[in-house]
Order: sequence, then C-alpha cells, then structure tokens
Amino acid sequence: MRKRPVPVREAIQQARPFASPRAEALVGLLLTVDGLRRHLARLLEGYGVTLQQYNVLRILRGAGAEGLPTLEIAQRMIERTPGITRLLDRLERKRLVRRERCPTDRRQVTCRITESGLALLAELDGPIREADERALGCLSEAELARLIRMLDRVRSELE
Amino acid sequence: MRKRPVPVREAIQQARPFASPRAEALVGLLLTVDGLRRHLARLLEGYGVTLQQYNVLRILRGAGAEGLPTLEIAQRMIERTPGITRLLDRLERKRLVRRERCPTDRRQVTCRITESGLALLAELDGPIREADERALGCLSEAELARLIRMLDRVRSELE
DNA sequence: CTACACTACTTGACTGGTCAATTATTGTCT
DNA sequence: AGACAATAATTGACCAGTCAAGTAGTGTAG
Repeated sequence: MRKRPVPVREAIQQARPFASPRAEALVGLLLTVDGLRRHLARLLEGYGVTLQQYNVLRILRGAGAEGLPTLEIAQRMIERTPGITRLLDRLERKRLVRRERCPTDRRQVTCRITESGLALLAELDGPIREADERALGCLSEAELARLIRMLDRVRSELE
Repeated sequence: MRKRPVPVREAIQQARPFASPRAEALVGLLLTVDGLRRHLARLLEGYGVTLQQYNVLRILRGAGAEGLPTLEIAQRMIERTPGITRLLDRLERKRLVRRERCPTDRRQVTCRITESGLALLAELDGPIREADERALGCLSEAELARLIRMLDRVRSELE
C-alpha cells in the first residue's frame, strides 16, 4: 500500500507556486534528505548511536588496525574540525573507540575502533543495507544512475 | 571555469566501491544537500539570520497580517515542535517577529512578521533567487523535472 | 639553540534538532 | 459543578555544527 507521492508545494503547505523549477527542486532536496536522515537516525537510535557516530565508526572500520588521526576522520566526514573532538569523546565514553597519542608525533591523536565497535557495526550492516534499499527502492537502476550523476554535477558547482 | 564532477566515492575518500547504486545515491544525496545547506547558510549569515530563521520568516510573510499560531509554523517546517519555540525566541529578540496570546483561545500564541522582518526578506529575495539558480544551474529543465519527480517518490516511501 | 611559524587538536559560546516531562487552557462527560 | 482527556506551548537535557580563540608539540631558519 504505497502512498501517493506528495508534491513539494503540498508538503510544505505553500499557497503560491514556486518561483522556478530550480527553487522547487532545491526545496525538494532539502525536504527529502531531511526525511532520509530522520529515517536512518530512527533505525540507529535503537542501537544507541547517532548518524554521525555511525559514520565515524564506519570510517574507522575502513581504516583498520592502524587507525586514523583525529583530523583525518574529520576530513572524510562532511563535518568541520571542532565537532569531531566531542563526537569522539562520546564514542570513547561508550567504549566504541579508543584514542592514544601518536608516539612519533605527539600532536596527533590516533583513533581506533574497538572490538565492541566492530561488533556493533556487524550487527548494523544488515538493517542499514535494507533501509538503504527500501528508501530508494522506488527508483530504477537507470534513474539511480541519472540521479547520481546529477548530484555529482551539483556538488561540483559548489566549489 | 567549472570543476570536474567529483564522484561520491572520491569525495568521501572511500577505498572500496559502494555496496549498491542505492547506497551510493544515498550518500550522494546526503553530501550534496549538506553542501547546498552550507552554501545558503553562508549567504544568509551576512544578513544575520540562519537558514531556519529565514524559513520561518518566509512562512510568516506568506501567512500575512493575521499571522500563525506557533505550532502551525512548526508543521510547515521540517522541524519538530520543541525547537520552534526557541527559534521564535531568537527572532523576537531581533525584532523580526512579534508574538501575542490569541484572545479567543488563550493556549495559542499568534506569531506575526514585523516591518523589519518584511524589509529583511525583501532585501534577501534577489540574492536567494540567484543562489538557487546558480546552485542548480547545471541541470536542464528536463533533468529538474525528473529530479523533482524522483524526490517526490522517495519522500512518499518514507511515510 | 632559540625564536617563530605551523600543525593538530581542544575549548567555549551559540544555534539548532530531538525527546521526555510540565504548564496552562479548553472541551467533554457525567 | 467536578473530573478528566486533549491541545498549545514551553522547559530541560543531550547531541551536533560552526566560529573564534587557545594550547601543545614540531620543524626550520638564523
């Protein structure tokens, strides 16, 4: 029982039509991604992590045993540097991440995912994958390819 | 001098390919909208308002002289109820919005945009419109139409 | 070897999103 | 009228993004 698509203008209860198709697409993007974000956040909160924390754990799993310095992680996220410290503080408090000063360059702090961090990710892999597939399941392969290319182009316009 | 589109996998410096096109599209959406958000926020900060505050002002301008009760505004935003109170607090402090208890139902608080609020929006209309056009200027009319329809469908899957 | 720029964080302050709990007011049902 | 649910808005507490400023450690040039 799939619901009828709700056009953007109706979704935000706006009386007047959009000034341009670009304005409509922009609002549509903001609305849709907000929904996707919330959707994923709800799934993750059952496991006690936020979307950003999950993101960091994925990055650290990818980095393997030698870990990554703090700012390396920040660079791979969409995020700016100051936030990453507190994000890691919270992950360390939950024992999902370990931090230690790098012996060769004592300015750096090396971050590594712990065993419990890995276990949590393993538990999450299936549900997350399903959520991804379900959320964008209404788009065909061809549509996905077009969407991905459009998004790449839009990002390249934003510096 | 337009830059070469940077594919999603490169943008997040991920070593392995994506598990599925849907996973790639999802990450692309998150990345792109984050960039758009930042882009708009930078424009607005020169005028002393945030993206959310601007959004509220637009809604109140649309509502006209009779204004709107607090929770009506919240409904038209993507946001949940508790945040709207504090958002309005800040707008009221800047004298861009006025609030008063509704005489017929004293539980409600009616919010209205002030003259300075309207003046600010008038000043912003041009720059915002230009920013919209520039950000999505790389997409053709046909692509925009397809994008809008795809987004509508994705949202309809998320309840 | 010492001054100085640079790097890798870290902290503080503010805006904002989210949830749970609370207050004030209204409507309804005897 | 009195009890009680429902509604409108608010408050408190936490997580997160952003900027400006600060600290500790490193590299380099005189």
